[in-house]
Amino acid sequence: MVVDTSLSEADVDRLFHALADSTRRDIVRRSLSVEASISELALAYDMSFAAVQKHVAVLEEAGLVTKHPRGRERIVRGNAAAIGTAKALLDKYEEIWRSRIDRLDALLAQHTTEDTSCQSPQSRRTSPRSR
Amino acid sequence: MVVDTSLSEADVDRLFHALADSTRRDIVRRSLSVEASISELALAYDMSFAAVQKHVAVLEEAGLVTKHPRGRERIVRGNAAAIGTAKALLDKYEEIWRSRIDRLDALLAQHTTEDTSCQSPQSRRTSPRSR
DNA sequence: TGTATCTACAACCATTTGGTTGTACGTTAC
DNA sequence: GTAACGTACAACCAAATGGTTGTAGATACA
Repeated sequence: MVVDTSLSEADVDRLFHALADSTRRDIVRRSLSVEASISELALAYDMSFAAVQKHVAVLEEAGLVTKHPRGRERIVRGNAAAIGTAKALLDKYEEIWRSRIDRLDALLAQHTTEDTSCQSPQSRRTSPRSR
Repeated sequence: MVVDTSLSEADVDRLFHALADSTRRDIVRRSLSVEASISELALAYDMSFAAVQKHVAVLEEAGLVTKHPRGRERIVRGNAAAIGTAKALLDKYEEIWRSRIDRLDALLAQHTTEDTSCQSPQSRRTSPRSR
């Protein structure tokens, strides 16, 4: 699944920062499962309503949650797409790692070739994955 | 791929917090690609050596990077496993989202059944995925 | 209408964060 | 041996973070 990752560095900062708090992660979990008002969410935590309200605001800024007015309430709904975005970002890092391994393998293959026979420019195309 | 996610909430805090800074993310990228000493890394950023040193320490605490002494240098190496751990955590959130959709589908199917015929306790087992 | 509920937001406070400079210490190189 | 290099770490500072209380505006309900 390709996710359009047109995020500024500041956006990514906000995304991971929002995830870097256990209360906020729990709010994400809950609101991904069952949408709830802020006051309903606040009942679950040992802190003031205003504190929970701030956490929801941080999550909303990061795109991990959306708020929808319903009467006097604000219904909080988790946004799975933002989770996908975060995963896509991490995929890029794993890709960097994998290409590094490939480069190392290619280098190793080249050296091995140089040791056994001599310069044969076509080295192994499919480098075996190492550890 | 199943990743053993035996992390405390504080560990997860550290992991995502470490990722919530563009300088640190860049250090992760670099060190996943090419291992480098701290002073080599420091050349790339418009801040003091000590500041980069602190960023590396934060990354090391989070497990995103390891340090290895080589002479007077400390070689920084990115840890792809930690990236995988973070992705596995996010997968759990997506799983919550998916099971919520399944529940909604099941509920909808049940209501539809009740509307068309009358009480038939065995509702559809395989709920169709919606949107 | 009046009251209770839900939310928004400001002001405040303690702690953490992200940066700095300075000093000390082990290692490398001349 | 001495000078230069790479690192560790402490002390300091401004800004951000995570919490609080208090006040005020909408909305629901008796």
